[in-house]
Amino acid sequence: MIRVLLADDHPVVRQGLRGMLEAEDDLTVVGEVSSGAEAVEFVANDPPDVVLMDLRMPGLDGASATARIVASGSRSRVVVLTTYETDTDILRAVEAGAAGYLLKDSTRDELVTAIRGAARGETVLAPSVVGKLVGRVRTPARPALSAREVEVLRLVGRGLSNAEIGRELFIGEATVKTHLLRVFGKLGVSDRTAAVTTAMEQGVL
Amino acid sequence: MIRVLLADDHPVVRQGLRGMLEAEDDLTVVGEVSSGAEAVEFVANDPPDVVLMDLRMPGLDGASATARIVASGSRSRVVVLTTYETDTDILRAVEAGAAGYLLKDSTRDELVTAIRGAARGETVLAPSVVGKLVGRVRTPARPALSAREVEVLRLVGRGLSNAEIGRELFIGEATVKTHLLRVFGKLGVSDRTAAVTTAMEQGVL
DNA sequence: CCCGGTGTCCACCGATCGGTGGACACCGGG
DNA sequence: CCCGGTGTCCACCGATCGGTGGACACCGGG
Repeated sequence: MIRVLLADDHPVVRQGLRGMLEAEDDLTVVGEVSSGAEAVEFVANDPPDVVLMDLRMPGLDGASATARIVASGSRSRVVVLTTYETDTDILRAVEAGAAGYLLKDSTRDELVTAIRGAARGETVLAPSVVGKLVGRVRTPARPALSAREVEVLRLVGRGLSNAEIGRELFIGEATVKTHLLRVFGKLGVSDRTAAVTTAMEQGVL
Repeated sequence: MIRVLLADDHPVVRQGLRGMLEAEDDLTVVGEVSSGAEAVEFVANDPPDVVLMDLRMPGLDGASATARIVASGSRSRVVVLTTYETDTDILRAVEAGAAGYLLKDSTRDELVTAIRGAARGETVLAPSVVGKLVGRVRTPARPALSAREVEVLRLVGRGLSNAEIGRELFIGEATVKTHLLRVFGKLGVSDRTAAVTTAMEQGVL
């Protein structure tokens, strides 16, 4: 019997998951929690075989909870089940050690199959998620912006001039200019507005 | 007996809703659809008392579907049940004629109570939604940007100079400057980057 | 008829930006 | 020890921006 913990802050979703899973002979829901912290605590006390984990939850989010569960050496496998499909979400969950990543538009069969696979030690991903990971590996990563560069850019986004940014950060205007020129190079733009919008598109801002 | 139609593209959510509602003696789920178009068609053929409508669905979204149902003169009442809580979502749904707006973190009791209220002809809103609407009414609306102003601003967001924008739109650079100055005034900024980020925050871009 | 909004355009000019071509110190990894 | 990345800074100068203070035509609502 595969024991499953449900971690989602929406009662409707937990209700739906319970209904789908308990229709199967070999699956049983052993608990429901509504935050990442509760999930970590539950796993520590009574490890299930699989945790169905949402990502966006109050307090400790699903990716952080996943990281903690994996880091604890627990035998519980985490399958992320979420609405979101952004690169950031997927990468954070995978980096955190999730054994699976499904979307909430999955059918009952897909869900059940994924849980069984995860319990066996397999890694299970929604097809669209596989595509994103592959695309990510193929695209050479741009050099990341440093913390200071992000800080400067954030202030550019608020409409401050280079001199104003310098005063705000207690650095010279020339230093601000240097940071911006490096940001332009890293983002492949030549204008501060495009730097800001590109950074927003890439999730940097 | 209150007859309820479920409109949500996530099987998990429909499963959960069905489970919650059918535990009540006076509620029955008469159908499940996964798109706005299907919801409109169902209501036209077999009007339920209440439609529980998600917003983000493939094809025709929930707000548009709500508008069509209301415009058709149907006696069905639409209660939006969604994860999202942005001003845009709420306003679109309310403007579309929704009789209610709940969030998916609502409890079973809140949900059931809302459906009963909607069936009686009441308008039911989540407390946080009420707060947003009140805040919206109090804040004097900024003058909207004209289509041309938005067009110019979108190009600014891509990093084009005023001259380049003029060439792109087949207008003079001076005209571009005039549009931008008016945009600055309407958005309360004095710099093109801030104009773009403010417009993005307000959902204009 | 009047008026506000919109889209179009102009000249002037101070302020700011961005590109070029430099520089130094520190730090961590190889 | 070497090197790349990072954070700091400079001067110069052409290009661009933004503010000011104008202008005209069209359109739709009151």
